[in-house]
Amino acid sequence: MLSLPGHGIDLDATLTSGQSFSWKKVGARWHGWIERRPCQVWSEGEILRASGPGLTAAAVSRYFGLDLPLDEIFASFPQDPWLERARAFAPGLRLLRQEPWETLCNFICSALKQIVQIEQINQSLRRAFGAQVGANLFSYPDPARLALAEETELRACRLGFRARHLFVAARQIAAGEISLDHVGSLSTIDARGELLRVRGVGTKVANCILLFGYGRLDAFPIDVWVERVLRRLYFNDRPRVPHERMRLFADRHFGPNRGYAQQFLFHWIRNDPTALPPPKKIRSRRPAPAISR
DNA sequence: ACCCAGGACTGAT
DNA sequence: ATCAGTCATGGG
Repeated sequence: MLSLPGHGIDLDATLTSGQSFSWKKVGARWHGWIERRPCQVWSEGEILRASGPGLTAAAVSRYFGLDLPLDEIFASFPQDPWLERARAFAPGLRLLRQEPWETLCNFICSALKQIVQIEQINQSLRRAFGAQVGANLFSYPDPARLALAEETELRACRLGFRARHLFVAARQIAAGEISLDHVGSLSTIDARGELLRVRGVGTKVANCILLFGYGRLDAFPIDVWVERVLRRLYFNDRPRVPHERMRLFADRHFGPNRGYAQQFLFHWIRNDPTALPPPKKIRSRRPAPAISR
């Protein structure tokens, strides 16, 4: 069993915040995967415990970002009452550094899917194409294995229209057309450009892969939730604010670690029912005043 | 029945 | 370069 300083990490918030899709809570422990090894993690006070065959403290530390200078990162945030409220809602929320390949697949599968469904797809892909390494325990299929899958097999995993995207993407990666290792050596801008060459990867998904897979804290994914909170809180609830406009604002306002700020905002608005104030302009649908005749 | 979900791709302007 | 239409599927 491994023991590490937890630095205030909140596993529940972290592992349910839409970054990872293969962790399950069993009793007080989380069962999942780190560097392709099955493992369990749990908190005991300020200590983070982990156990699993071949698991190293370095791997756990890297996965949960325990080596990051959190004080510096948070100090780089702007004075912003909304962001401070989001951080106060889940102070122990942390960004993960996951394996790029599975992160790539998960977010290709994430298009117009709810988090629970992405988890189901992840599990289906493991069962259908992964290697069984224990009772009800299947590793995530590597690119070579997934590239052998037929599109109909993928559709059986309830991928819907994402089946073709994953089908092509797996072949692109397996063929070496795009190297995920190489992506990691590039600047964030260039890395994003490479990821965008992968089928099924647009701007939002590329930014998720950069943030949750490569630890690029300057990547700022804008999904429907982040769009909603930005528009409501920073754009005066104006309808149809272009994403590019929001991105420019986020770059300037949230600073170099904006991706971390994004995750606090995302988790906050999805889980705190009192997070967003009611719409400014309440479309008054009061019953028309009774007409006395 | 209707609307939404951590969007991307395509073809028409 | 922008922009609507379209793409499956499940949950509320």
